[in-house]
This record gives sequence, C-alpha cells and structure tokens, in this order.
Amino acid sequence: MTKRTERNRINDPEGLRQRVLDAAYGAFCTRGYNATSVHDLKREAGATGGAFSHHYPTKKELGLAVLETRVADAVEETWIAPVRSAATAASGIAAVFEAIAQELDEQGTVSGCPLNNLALELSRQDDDFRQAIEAIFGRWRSAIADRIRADQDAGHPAPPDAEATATFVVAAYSGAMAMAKASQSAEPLRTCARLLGPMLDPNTGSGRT
Amino acid sequence: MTKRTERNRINDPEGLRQRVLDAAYGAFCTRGYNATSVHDLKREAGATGGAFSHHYPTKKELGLAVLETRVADAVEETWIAPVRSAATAASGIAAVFEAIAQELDEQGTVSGCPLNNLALELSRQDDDFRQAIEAIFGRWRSAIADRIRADQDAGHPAPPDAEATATFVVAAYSGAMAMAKASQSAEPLRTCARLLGPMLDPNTGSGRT
DNA sequence: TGCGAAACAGGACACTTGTCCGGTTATGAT
DNA sequence: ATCATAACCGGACAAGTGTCCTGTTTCGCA
Repeated sequence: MTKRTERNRINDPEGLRQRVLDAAYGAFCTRGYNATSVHDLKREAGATGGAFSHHYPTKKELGLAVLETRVADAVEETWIAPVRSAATAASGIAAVFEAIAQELDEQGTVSGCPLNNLALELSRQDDDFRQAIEAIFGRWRSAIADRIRADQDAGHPAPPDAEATATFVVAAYSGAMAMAKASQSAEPLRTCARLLGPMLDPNTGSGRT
Repeated sequence: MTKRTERNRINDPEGLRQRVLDAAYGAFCTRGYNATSVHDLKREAGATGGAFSHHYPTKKELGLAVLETRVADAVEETWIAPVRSAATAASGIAAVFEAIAQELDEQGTVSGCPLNNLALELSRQDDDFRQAIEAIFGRWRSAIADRIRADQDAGHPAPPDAEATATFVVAAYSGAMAMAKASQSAEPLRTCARLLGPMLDPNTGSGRT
C-alpha cells in the first residue's frame, strides 16, 4: 500500500543532521529560539517528523547542538582565528570589527551576533543553555587575552591587564552589535572600533585632540 | 443568574492597566517576550480575558506599551537622571555601573538590561518594536553625550567626541550586561567600568602601568 | 433617574506548539 | 540470505497559543 512512493530513498543521517543544524542556526539567528517552531524547521530542512525527532528528540537538544557546533564555530571563524593570526591584537580586533561592519552593509539587514542573541534569550530560560553559552564566551575572551599577552611578551605596545581588556573588547563588540541591530546600521560598530583602537595600542592614542 | 458573585466590584481601569504593565514588564525582563504567554500575564495581573483585551487588544500593543512606559522609565531612572545630575560624566557613569553591579550582587540572579533583552529579541521581529527600541537607545545616548558636552564647556577633562563616546559607553554597558547574564555574575560589569574610567577622564589614565 | 459608553466577566474559537507513536524502509554485519 | 538496528515516514496527540465574542456590571453625565 505504500508501494507507490519513491522507491529510491537512501539514508543520509549525517547529511540530514547538517541540514537541520543549518536551518536551525539560520532561524535562531534571525528569528530567535522561542520564535522558531520545530514545524518551521522541519519544513526548511526538508525533514519529516520521524526523522527529525530521531536525530533531535527535543527542541532543547537541537538548541544545544546549534550552540556547540554552529555558534561555537562562527565565533571561532570570525573572531578567534583572525585575532590569533593577526600581527597584533589591536590590528586583528580592528580588522574583525571592520570586516563585520562591511558584511552588514552588504547584506542590508542586521541580525546581530548569534551568540549574543541566544545568550540574552536563553541564559535565564535554562541553565544548560547558559553553561554552553558561558563556555563559548569564555573561549572567545581567552583567545583575545592570549593574543594580548603574546603582544606583551613580544615587546609590542599592549594594555597591561590582558584578561580585563579581553572582557572589555567582547563587551564593546556585543553592545555595539546590539545597537547596530536596533538601528539596523553598522555605524555603532565602526564608532566603537574607532574608540577601542587607542585603548589596545597606547601609542596611537594621542593622535587627535 | 450571576447574582451570587461578589457584588462590590468597582471599575479601576488605570489601576488594572498598571498591574498588567507591571506583570508584563517583569515577565518580559526575566522570561522574554516570546516566552511569556498572555495567559500567564492574565493570571499574574489578576485580570480576566475580557478586561485584559479591553485595555490591550493584542500582545503587540502591550509590548509597545511596556517599552514606551516601563522600559523607557527604567532607562530614565537608572541612567539618564543619575548621569545628568552627577558632578561629571565620568563620575556619574562610574556610579551607575557600580550601583547596578551592587544590585545584581544583592539579588543573586542577573536578568540583564531590559532594553537590551527586548532589543535583541524583537528588533527583527517587528519594525514597530524596533523603532520604539531605537528611540530609547537614542535618548539614552543623547543624555550621555549632553553630559559630556557640558563637561567640555565647563572646562572639565572630557573626551573630545561626545557623541561617539556616548555610543561607546552604551555599547560597553550593554555588552558587559550580556556577559554578566551569561555568567550570572556582576564581574564583567565591574571590569568594564574599570577600563572605561580612564577613557572618560583622561587625567586618571596613567595611574597604574 | 435614566442612559450610553466604558469596564469587566468568562468562555469559545481556530490554530499552533512540541512530543510521541506504530509502522516501514534502508543498511551493515554475519 | 538473514537479521538486528538505525533511519525514516506520516500522522496523532494533548496542551497551549492569541484573539474574539456575547453578556453583564459600573460609572460619568445630562
């Protein structure tokens, strides 16, 4: 009785899992976790109910998977790797700010920082989410702090307190992105990058007065 | 035959409206807009369905009312008024950071900045929300910029670009609060306040090296 | 005192939410 | 070829979602 359906189905568990993760990551970033229904995700990922809940039994498990894979990777690729491989912490951070600002200009709309979006929405909703988010924030901050310490050791001009400065950089970026989202403009990002620069490289501080 | 019910009902439209606003403000701050159902709000505010939708026909209208009254007032009271009446912009901003950090320590949990929470959740969900949020951000930033300009005019040590600095202060606070929420600790707030200080009052910058 | 409008009561309404279930198909090891 | 298991199908399910509707009660005003 179910003979008439397409008889060339193949199992692709990993592929389906990735499609679901991609759909969920995109939806969570633009619409948010609570505003996204699993029904929408099934449709966008092209997954049936059975397959969906086979891989991700609950929405929460999917959310954690999105955080630990997609969101963590995004932070790694857009922040950690560029800062680590830059000439100095100051130049690397400035480059990241500018790259993201340009990206926002190109695509016209501002969805905000994925980590920050989910952090504010889910930190108090569930402690498992909170811990996953805190861990990503921690790695982000540590990567910047490591880079500043490397500058210090190499004799480059660098702020004295690496850990505190790293916290400050992450905060300035997160807040700038929040304002950018509210105004749908990359301007707050560029403004903050400009004021952050002299702080990271004390030598360039007294250029304009 | 509804005679048996309590026959001493009195109409208190303004009081009910305030109770609903209070309940909604509290719920939106701690749980978020989308995670809060109107059913919960009815119960918490002690309002029946009829009364509720008489004053706030849709959830969106209630959300906008919460933004324009409660959230706007909160920003006014905790940020704008203290900064305006402080001796200098630097001291006022430092005092606000510390006051909020102490408040977080006392109550144990960190729900985050109400404006920021709603900004990230609703800015892309509905443009009416976005505009209301952007307006509050604008007033917040302007108040700080005005205070910096007043310092400049009075000959106090002050950063040169008042508008940009104001944006930076709001961003640093918003981001610090996001990290505070993720870590459930006031420490990011204090760290950022400490690094922000020398920037607002250039004279205290070279104290420690 | 009467009357129209506002305030409120309480439930109906259609729809969506997330999860679960019995059955079917594919796949790898034997 | 056999068989256990993972992968997948498609719909059922109860509980909730936001909104609306018909009455009833209160209240300002003439």
